[in-house]
Amino acid sequence: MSAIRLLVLGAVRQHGRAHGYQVRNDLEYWGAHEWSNAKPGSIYHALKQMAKQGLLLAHEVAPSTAGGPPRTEYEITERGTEEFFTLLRASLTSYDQSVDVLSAGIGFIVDLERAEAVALLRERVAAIEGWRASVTEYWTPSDGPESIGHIGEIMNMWVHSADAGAEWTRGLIARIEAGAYTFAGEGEPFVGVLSEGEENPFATGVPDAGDAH
Amino acid sequence: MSAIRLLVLGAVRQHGRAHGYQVRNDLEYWGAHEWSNAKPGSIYHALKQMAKQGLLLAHEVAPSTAGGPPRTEYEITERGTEEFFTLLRASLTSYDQSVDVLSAGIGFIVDLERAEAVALLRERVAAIEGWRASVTEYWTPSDGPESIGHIGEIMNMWVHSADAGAEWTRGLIARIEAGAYTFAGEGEPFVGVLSEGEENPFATGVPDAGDAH
DNA sequence: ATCTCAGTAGTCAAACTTGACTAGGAAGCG
DNA sequence: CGCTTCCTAGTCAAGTTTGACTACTGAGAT
Repeated sequence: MSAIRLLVLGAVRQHGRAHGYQVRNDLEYWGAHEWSNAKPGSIYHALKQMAKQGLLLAHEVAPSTAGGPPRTEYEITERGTEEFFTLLRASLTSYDQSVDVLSAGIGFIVDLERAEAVALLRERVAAIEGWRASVTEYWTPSDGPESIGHIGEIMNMWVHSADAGAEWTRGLIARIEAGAYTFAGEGEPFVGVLSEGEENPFATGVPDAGDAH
Repeated sequence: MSAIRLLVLGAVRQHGRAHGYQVRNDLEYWGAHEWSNAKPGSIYHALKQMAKQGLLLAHEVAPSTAGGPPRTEYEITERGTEEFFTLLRASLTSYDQSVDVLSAGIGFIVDLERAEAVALLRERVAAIEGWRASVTEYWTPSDGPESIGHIGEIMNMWVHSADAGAEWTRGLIARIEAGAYTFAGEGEPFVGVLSEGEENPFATGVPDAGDAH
């Protein structure tokens, strides 16, 4: 699963109604162009594709107020909202070591209720532990660890990062249970998008150390 | 950068001459179908593409000895070998949080000399530390941490996993400096491919916990 | 003798991603 | 006023990835 659909659905959903450039700006505001494949082409492609699949509703709209070509506005449908929550839940529970999907999931976690968020994260911890158990058992060579040589270092790295991921997840669960953040149904939600015309304080990105994912 | 080119180049290189199915089997032997996008289509595509680019030399070959369509054998060229080492060095030094590229790099690390491997890994640690410093400085909001709400958890996760990655890398450096494994120019190299006809002891994969990357 | 099944080797269309490109308006400037 | 430059909004071709599909052989079962 790539993070782009979750990101785009979430952005449109928070706006109620949004055109491509607005989504693009939100994703940049969230820094998503740094840690996911949120390039213009991918965003517009995802919008069109999801409109074709009935997850979004496309409205043809008059030429922009601020120059440039005419723009299309999108609205999320019932089925799109379902898909959003399906993707969101999957992003939080499944352990697939791709940081971008998890990052997107965390970004939208407050769209869930607190109890469910905690439950999903516990499921995540369980998934990591299960994965760890199976991988360490499977990759313990019967004829001694030397037999796989440096290849064992690959498994070692996976296990190391799985452990770190589990530990971080446990910390997050603890913070949420201690009352941090405002979740769905708990009053004024956290505002995570730019309103029309608001300037983006994070316009120039985090400096890259190496190639982006 | 995707891991597929590095994997395919490395596989062909270790065989001297290999056809697509052989490469495919090697990658399965290495478990690469679990942690990278090493699907048949991608492998054959990479072979053709790299042949077109002069990194591999394609030989048309008579029908297979064991059923199936005729097969094409590939040989690595001078330029392909250069590309292999370029990709290998990049995979070990750049911090781009995609596990598949690093995994592939570790798989081929013994194709380098010991001193260079250590130097590259040290560079990796430095890259991680630099990234960490810039990201923590950049994402410390001037108007207090509450202002970014749960979004701060995303950065927290990155930093957490960067730290784990740096720690693991330091451990690997220590093991290599202590004399572990056999590197280039140190005698009998580790055999990491299946010979023709040898059966694959890891034919059925590690059980997945969640969607693969 | 023929039928099925597993293994071999690879192709293909559809979907997705990438990075460069277009084209028009607004804003600054000498 | 004419010129350049930036911002807005999006398109496009080329490349890559995916997952399902084809076609062929040999071994064992009926």
